[in-house]
Parts: sequence; C-alpha cells; structure tokens
Amino acid sequence: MGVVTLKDVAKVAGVSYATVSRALSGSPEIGENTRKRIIKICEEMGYTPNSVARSMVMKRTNIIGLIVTSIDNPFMSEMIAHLEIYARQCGYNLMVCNSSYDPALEKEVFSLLVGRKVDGIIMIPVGSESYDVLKMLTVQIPTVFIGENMMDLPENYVSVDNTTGMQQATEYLYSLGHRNILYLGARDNSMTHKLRVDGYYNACNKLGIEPNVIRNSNPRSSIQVGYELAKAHFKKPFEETAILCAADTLAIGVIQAAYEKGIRIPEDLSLMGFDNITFSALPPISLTTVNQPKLELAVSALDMLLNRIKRPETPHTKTILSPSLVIRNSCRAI
Amino acid sequence: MGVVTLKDVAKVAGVSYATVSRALSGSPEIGENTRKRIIKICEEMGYTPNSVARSMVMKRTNIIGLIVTSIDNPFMSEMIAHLEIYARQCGYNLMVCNSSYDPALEKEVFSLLVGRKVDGIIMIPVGSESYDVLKMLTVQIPTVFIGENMMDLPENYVSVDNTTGMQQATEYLYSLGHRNILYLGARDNSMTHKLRVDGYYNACNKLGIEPNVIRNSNPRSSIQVGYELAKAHFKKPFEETAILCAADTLAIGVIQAAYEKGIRIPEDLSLMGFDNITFSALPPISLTTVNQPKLELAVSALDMLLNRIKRPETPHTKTILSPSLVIRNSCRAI
DNA sequence: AAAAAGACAGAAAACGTTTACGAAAATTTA
DNA sequence: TAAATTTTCGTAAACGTTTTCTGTCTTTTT
Repeated sequence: MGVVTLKDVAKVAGVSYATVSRALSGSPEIGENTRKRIIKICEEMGYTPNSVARSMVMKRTNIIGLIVTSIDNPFMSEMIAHLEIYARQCGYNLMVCNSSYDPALEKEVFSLLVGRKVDGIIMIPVGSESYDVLKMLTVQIPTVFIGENMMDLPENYVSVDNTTGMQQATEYLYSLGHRNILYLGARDNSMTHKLRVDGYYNACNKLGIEPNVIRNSNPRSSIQVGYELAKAHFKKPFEETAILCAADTLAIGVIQAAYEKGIRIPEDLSLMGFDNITFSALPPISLTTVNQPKLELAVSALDMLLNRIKRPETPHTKTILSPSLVIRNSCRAI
Repeated sequence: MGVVTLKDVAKVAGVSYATVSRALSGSPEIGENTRKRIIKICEEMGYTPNSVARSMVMKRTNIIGLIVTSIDNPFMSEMIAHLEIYARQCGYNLMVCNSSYDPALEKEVFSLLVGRKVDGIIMIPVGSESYDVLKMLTVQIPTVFIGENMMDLPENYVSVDNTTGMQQATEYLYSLGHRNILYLGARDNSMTHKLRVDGYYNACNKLGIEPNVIRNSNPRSSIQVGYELAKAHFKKPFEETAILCAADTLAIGVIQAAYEKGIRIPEDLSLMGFDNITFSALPPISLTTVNQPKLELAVSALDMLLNRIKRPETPHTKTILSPSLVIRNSCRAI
C-alpha cells in the first residue's frame, strides 16, 4: 500500500479532492465544519502533501540553491548554518552544493540547480575568472552573491567592506609600532582578495610604509596553504615584525610554520587574520583578526534573494556590511 | 517569454514531445539521426529538463535529505562535504537541515523532508531520547544514521567503534604512566556517548584504575561547554594527571580554561580528544586524539542508503568502522 | 414569498515530464 | 515480391496537486 494522497482522503471523506485541498490550504471558500472534519481525517490517515506535485502546479519549489567553494571551511559552514535556519523560518529549504574552487564545476552545479527549479541561488563564487559565465547564468534565475564584491557587474551581492577592514588592520599594526608589515596570501583571481590587499596598500600609502606582499597562487586559503607559504618564507631571514594574513585559516597555517621554526607569536612576530572564524580564538595564541558578520551576511543575502524572487524586475542591489577589529593576543606593541 | 519546455522544442523540431523526451533520455527506440537533430535544437533553444516534472512521474527526486545536529561543527561539516561530493557523483543532491540538537525540530524536519519526497534520509540523530519517534518515522522512508549506534533498534547505521576507540585512548594514557585519568563530557542521552564512556570504564576496569567522570548535561559538545566544564573543575585542586574528552571540541575548551588558569599542557596535564577534527592539530598544543574516518563514514552511509533505496525490502544493516589513535603532543609520559 | 446574494463544493484543466500502447514505415526474410 | 520483422515515432494516460469556472444550496433582502 502506497502513500496516502489527496484522492484517498477525498474518497474517505466523501468529497471531491478539490475540497480537501482547500481544507488544508486555509482557503476561505469552505465550511468550517467540513474543514475540521477533513483535517481530522487527514491526520488519521497520515496524509502529508506531496511537495513535488505542489511545486509542479505552483511553479515554485521553496528551495534555495546554495553554492559554496568548500562546505568544510569554518567561515562558510558558520554562514551555511545561519542561512539554513533563517531559510527554514522563511519556509525554504537549502540545497547545498560544493564548487570545490573549480569554475567549471561551479557552472555545472549552477545549471543543475536551475534544472531543479530552485526558486533562487545564493553563491560564494570561486573568483573573478568566472564572472563572465556567471553573468550569463544569472539571467536564468534570481541570484545573490555573498562575500565577493562583483564590482562592475550589476549583480546582487552582499559583502563586508574588505578594503576598509584590511586598512584598519594595517593601521592597527602601525599603531602598535610596526613599520615592516608583510601581507600574506594575496590572490589574483578574486575580487575579494584584490579589495583586501587594496586596503593594505591604501594604509601603507597613507602611513608612508613600504608594502610587502606574498601572493598565493592556490585558489584556496587553507591552513595548509598558509603553512606552506610561511614555511617557504621563513627559510631565509625576514625583516618584517608583523604578518597580516588574507584569512584566518592562512594565519593558523603561519602559526604552525612559526612554531616549527621556533618563532614565537607575538613575542618575535605579530600576526593578524581576517574572517574571525570560531577557531581563531584558541589559546595560547588567540588570533587578532577582522570580523565578518556572518549572521548579518546570511540574513541580508536571503532577504535580498527573497525580495528578488518576489519582484524579479527590481533593480540589482548591493549591501556592504562593516567589518570590525577583534583584538586578541597575537599582536604586540614594539 | 518563459522557460523552454519539451513541447516548445517538439514544435520547432516538428515531432511529438515524446520523441524529444526519448532523444534526451538515451532511449533506444529512436533514430540516430533524429536524435542528433533534436539534441542540437535543444542546445540551440537552451532547453533544460524540468526536474520537478520528471520527479512527478518517475516518483523519484534524486535528492537525499541530510539532518545534522549542527552544520558548523567541524566534524559534521567535513562529513557533509564528503557526502555532498560523493552524492553528486552518484547523481544525487543534498538537502541539508539543522536539528540544532532539538528532538522536536529533528522530528519536524524529518517529516518536512518526507513531504518533499526525498529519496532517502541520512541523519546524525540528536540522541537516544528520540529513538522512539525516529523508529516511527523511518518506516516512511529509507534512512541511515551516522555516528549514533542505534543498538537494539534494527535501523541502518554506520558508526565508528566508539567503545574500542575510547578504550584505546585510555590504555594509551595508561601506557604513558597515567593512573588518574579524568573523563570529561559524558552525556546521558546519547548512545554514542554512552559507548564512549563504556570504553573508558572497560579500560579502567581492566587496568585496575579508578574511573572519574564529569558529565555534560548540555546536548552539545562544543568548545564553550568544554571550557565551562573545565573552568568549574579547575576551581578546586584536582588529582588527575590526564583528561580524556568525549570530543575534540570539548578538549579545545579545556585548553582554553587550562590556559587561563596557568595550567600547562602537556607539562602539568595531559589531554586527549576524540574525532580528530581539522582544528585539533593546531600548535603549539596539537591534540592527541582518536580519529573518526569521516570520508569512509560518509561513503558507507551513502552506499548503504542507495542500496536500501534500490532494494527497500533488504534487511537492515550496520557498519562499524575502526577508529585509530592519532598521537600528537598533548600528552606526556610521567 | 419571490428574488437576489452569498456560501460552499464539484468538475476539469493545467503544470512538464515519462512511458505503455499502437500504428506506420523501413527493413529483412522467404 | 509478399510476408514477417524490426525500427521509429505519435497518442494518450499518468503522476498529485492548485485553481478557475460553474452550479447548487442557503441565507438574506425586499
């Protein structure tokens, strides 16, 4: 015996199945007594409406597609958690896909989600190299981007003010007396990273100190990458008194490399990150960093998307949230 | 102008829409030349099949529901990442839901996923208190559990051997000379945690040392909880030379509390965790722990589920994977 | 008491596919 | 070359809902 359907309860209730539908949807054109009777029968029979059939006729799935570069990155997973909870409160479910920092895969899962008829897509793009294809794809479906400032593109996005954040970080280190600050982890193919390093350059310019940047050719900003970058750097004697990392995960990698090398943080070297992930606050080295408001990013993104789903003709919007300095113990005054 | 549908391309191609469907589904009952012609037209028109309509008739969505207690727990998010990638390779997408350690919510999202007609559900249950309702629910849909040994329940699950893992951990500490080992974070309402502390008791019994357990009344095993538990414990002088935590996150909380109190790890106190999350390997305190094979857990769970979807009448199965000791630097010999 | 209005429920179309069935066309067989 | 196959494609039903349109039965109004 299969699943209970509308027709089944209609037969039992002795009404047409349109009536059952109305009883459950809260339609006003139905008698209060029959409604109660039908609802009771539904419960007794264990009827649950078939969302797929409903989506078919309503042309709406109440599913939001979510594309992230890597689920198991603390920054992302925190935001996914916020998104999932808020989305469910709004009556939506999340279909989560991993692009694994691969533009081709990113495009593939985007189309896959479009075929699945999700109502909208929230995505953390791989980087600026995929802007062109994304621009082609976003005409198919309401989309909002998180984290990556799409700049010249007219797309919807919500992001933290990366430039200001990094500028503040640099100025903070300067205020502690640091004049030789290394920026570690700049990436070429991401607008986010471009804006961050811009903030660093701005501050250097303004403060009259010499910028010094280690680029990251890898698309991911992982612990491993930070470790390798720092390890290579520490091989030769270094001049800087502080390292400013493009992400907390990179900074954690730097901590590892420094530890192996016997470099003490913050005694021998000050260190800063960006993102303020949960695991940046681990003693004894508790990372001074720049906070990204993850809950606000998630809520803004979903609000923006739902608004766009409701009114697709509305012009594209962007929201820039403010970062904030989180001072802990990985930097010292010199 | 709306989305391109089968009928649209059929009209353009001058064939019935059944023919178009056959051309795309790789059906053998269609001419090779017409197939090529139709596929070409589909591409030109930018046709993407409507998965919802397909699900309607095929009675299959190719969606797996995933219910976890908290997405932003490194152990979970690592496993989710593995699951998502493997599921997509198998032609499935993931609909992820957070139960937030709330049995009522767990039940709610389960029913929600059933209504969404997902093909199966993978879940990390909140704990043993929800076994009864889960047992009622799992008759509705193929389900497999991860991490929680359902014990007497005949349900499908895949889990690590928690008891053996904790026993090995205890024995390892014993082998380093520890005779007074505190177990921190036992929970009453989770079979997983019961089995872990059982492993500890077993070892104590076998080795002839006195067990000593701090229970955790909170359903979550978070950094915060570990911190609070340890902070309260460190208020009075303590006897133990080592603490064995029910989870890595708890251990990280212990590190925090110890640090604040000036207790050095491992010099003054040895510390072990369980799970081997990415962030357990952070210097200078790199946690000795018990590894859970996350990729294998994910793959086994999905294989088990897909098998059950294909053959629902198959008897329930369980898979117990082996844990392994990961020795780092948070324990010392005394 | 007749007419108008309103409340309620049924019939049927629609959503975009897949597929069983059947028919026509092409091919093979005798 | 006629018959028997096989290949190819069209027709139509089905999946489980929502919703428009219509009609009946009450209720209200005059």
